[in-house]
Amino acid sequence: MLDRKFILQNIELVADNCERRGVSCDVSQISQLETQRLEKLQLAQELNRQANEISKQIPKASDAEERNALIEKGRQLRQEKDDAQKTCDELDQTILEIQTLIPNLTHADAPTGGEDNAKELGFGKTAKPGFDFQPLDHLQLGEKHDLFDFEGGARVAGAGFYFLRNAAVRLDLALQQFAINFLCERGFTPVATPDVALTEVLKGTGFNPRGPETQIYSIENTELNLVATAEITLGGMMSGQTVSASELPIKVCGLSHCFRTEAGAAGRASKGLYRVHQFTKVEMFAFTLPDQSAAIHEEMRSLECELFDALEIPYRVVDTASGDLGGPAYRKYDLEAWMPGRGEGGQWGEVTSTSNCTDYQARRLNVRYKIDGEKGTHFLHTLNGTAVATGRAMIAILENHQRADGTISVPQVLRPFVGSDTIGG
RNA sequence: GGAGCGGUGGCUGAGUGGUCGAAAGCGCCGGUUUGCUAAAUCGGUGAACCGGGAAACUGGUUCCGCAGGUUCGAAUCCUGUCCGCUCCGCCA
Repeated sequence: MLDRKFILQNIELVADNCERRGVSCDVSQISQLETQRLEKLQLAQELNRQANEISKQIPKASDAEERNALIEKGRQLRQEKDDAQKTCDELDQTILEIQTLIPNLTHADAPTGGEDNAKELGFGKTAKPGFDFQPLDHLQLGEKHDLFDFEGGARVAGAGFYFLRNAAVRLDLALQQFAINFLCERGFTPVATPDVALTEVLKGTGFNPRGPETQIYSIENTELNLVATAEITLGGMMSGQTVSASELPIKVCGLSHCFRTEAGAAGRASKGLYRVHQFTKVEMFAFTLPDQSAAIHEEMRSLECELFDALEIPYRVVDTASGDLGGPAYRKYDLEAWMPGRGEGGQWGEVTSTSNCTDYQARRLNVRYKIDGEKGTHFLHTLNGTAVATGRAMIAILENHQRADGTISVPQVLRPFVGSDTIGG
């Protein structure tokens, strides 16, 4: 969420930004509501001050009559105060609801537009494979090597769930191991997170667990929801905390399962493992000082590149366009891996994404930092980035590393974890 | 799941319904002293929000796990809830 004062002082800028992001929202309404709220707030505070004064006089009252008169006066003042406070709270709630809809500001260099307007920034070290045979998609490869059981998954949990089998399990674990090791060596603290989180935490990180378009599975009769990404739990981990500036940046990598309903995704390319209701992900997350976040965003992007270079997967990097950023991100880079089995003759498919959320999540989650020796506190910046989402990474590995005989070469760096050089054969 | 106890400032830890944003100690910051360090000593030391001020700063409101309630007035009494600890039961 954006700072309320900032919104009020920059109504046009914020409204323009909403439009650029494709979010419809009555920004100007906040202004008058806030004026009313402040009036009521000041009234409530003044009444409360008067009531406090009266209360202090009561023990000093000289006789019962004076005492009773003061008590009555105090009672009245508190009643008036409660009324003013109630109106104030209601206004605050209304403003907050609008405020929550307003997306983060947008980096000046981020392209404007939707999905098709993403700007290509570069490519990985691995070239697209030139097959001299008809390549199979990951489903066909899975069939051949008994890697997935979608029918069984559907019987157990419905469409969109699946079993991994045999080498797919080992590949899945290998990817997690490799990513965790990789990030530990680069200063990230590994964290295995809860797979559920409270509704408040979801909202704080910018996820809305209600409504028809929600991506979130909620657990009935509780405030708990299955997480869609460890970003939720890692951000929530520090909610309400104030940390010393000297402790920043805090860099963690979280391992969690991710659950997504994929509501409204029907009809989109969703063959096999690409769009599923559950997958496993290693996620980078950082809490930083405001002037560190841009550099750490670049660092996360380059770590993602290093990882996918190490996995020998061809990819491109894109700068996501304004309409495709989601609420919290100020800027977002995606890595799109080449997936030979997608569409006709292959397509790019998103495998990672890293966002600089500036203070947008921190404000809602109330995570602050304090500079030693200085008065007051400030909101810190949060960033997140996928290290590896195992399902999609697996698609890229299987489809890019297949050979004419149908066997699949395991990327060098994963071989120690997988326990073999080849799948099949 | 049952029984008991507890949640207070950066930490430890007092707290009588009104004078408590809260004793004391530790820590931290600043001064004095000291050849340096240590010690001693004096002073200061929470946050959010609203208002005044160019600013240093200053007036006010709120905050003693959280949410309600009683009361003119709640850290203090009542209810609910969450969390922690101990004991018992159950369990991967």
